[in-house]
Amino acid sequence: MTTKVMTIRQMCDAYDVTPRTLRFYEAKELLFPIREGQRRLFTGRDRARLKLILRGKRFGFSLERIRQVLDLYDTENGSEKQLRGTLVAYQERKADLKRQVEDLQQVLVELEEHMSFVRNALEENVA
Amino acid sequence: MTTKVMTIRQMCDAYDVTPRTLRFYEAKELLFPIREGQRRLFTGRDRARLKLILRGKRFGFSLERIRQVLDLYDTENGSEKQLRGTLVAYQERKADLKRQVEDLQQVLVELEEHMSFVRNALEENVA
DNA sequence: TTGCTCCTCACGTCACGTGAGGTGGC
DNA sequence: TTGCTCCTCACGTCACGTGAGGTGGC
Repeated sequence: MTTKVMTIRQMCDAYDVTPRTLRFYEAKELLFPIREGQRRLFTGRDRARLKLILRGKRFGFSLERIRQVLDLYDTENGSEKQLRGTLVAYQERKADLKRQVEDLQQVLVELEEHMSFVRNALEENVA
Repeated sequence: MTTKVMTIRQMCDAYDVTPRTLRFYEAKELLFPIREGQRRLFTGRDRARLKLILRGKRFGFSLERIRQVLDLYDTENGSEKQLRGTLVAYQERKADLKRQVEDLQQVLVELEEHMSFVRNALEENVA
């Protein structure tokens, strides 16, 4: 059972984020830590949500978009309509990412060409 | 010959950016349009630089980092020392780009996995 | 005069970073 | 008392977006 709560410091160490980030996510209603006086105590639910937040960010979604998806998870297996909407968003992001990979590989090619050019210039200078 | 200058509107149409963006890049010393009174006139050099800026942005580089690379392109055919410095900078950039490609491909894998998960949830709902 | 494009402030946005100044329990 | 961790403002940063208010030439 991982039902124990965690302090903000434990959360930071476990998920490699700053305290500011966790407080910010709470302010944006992405996380809902228990309050013990002033102190925050993060539950297993907060941990599960944080994982999804961090993954969403890696996918390039805005926090607002992520919040919508989280709310969707909350209403427990959301309606088919909602799930299909999620899939559509993922499809679009996937296309973006693929295009980005292709662009990067193209730049790598150009960079190689440029390096050859500079190397040639160097050899002619030396000659 | 593409030596003709362009107005800010022509630049926006040609490169799909806003006037604000072009003015911002001038303020940050990434572009150097000629001033005709108040008006800006963008040269071929500005166009070449803008293309490089937009490409750099697609790869997630900061404008400051992009400015450094642009300055590097400018001093490109300089002394041997400068050329060797350029090569070193390119090597580093190449390593960065390769790592970025790998990161993106990893994100793509995660995205695929998550999509499968959502698809399964959909099928179970339907069943 | 109207309409169009250009301009300069200057505040707003997003996702936090970064002090300043203060609290609670060992 | 010192040291540690936590806290709440609140301004700063990055890359622009978005009006507000004004200009110049057809």
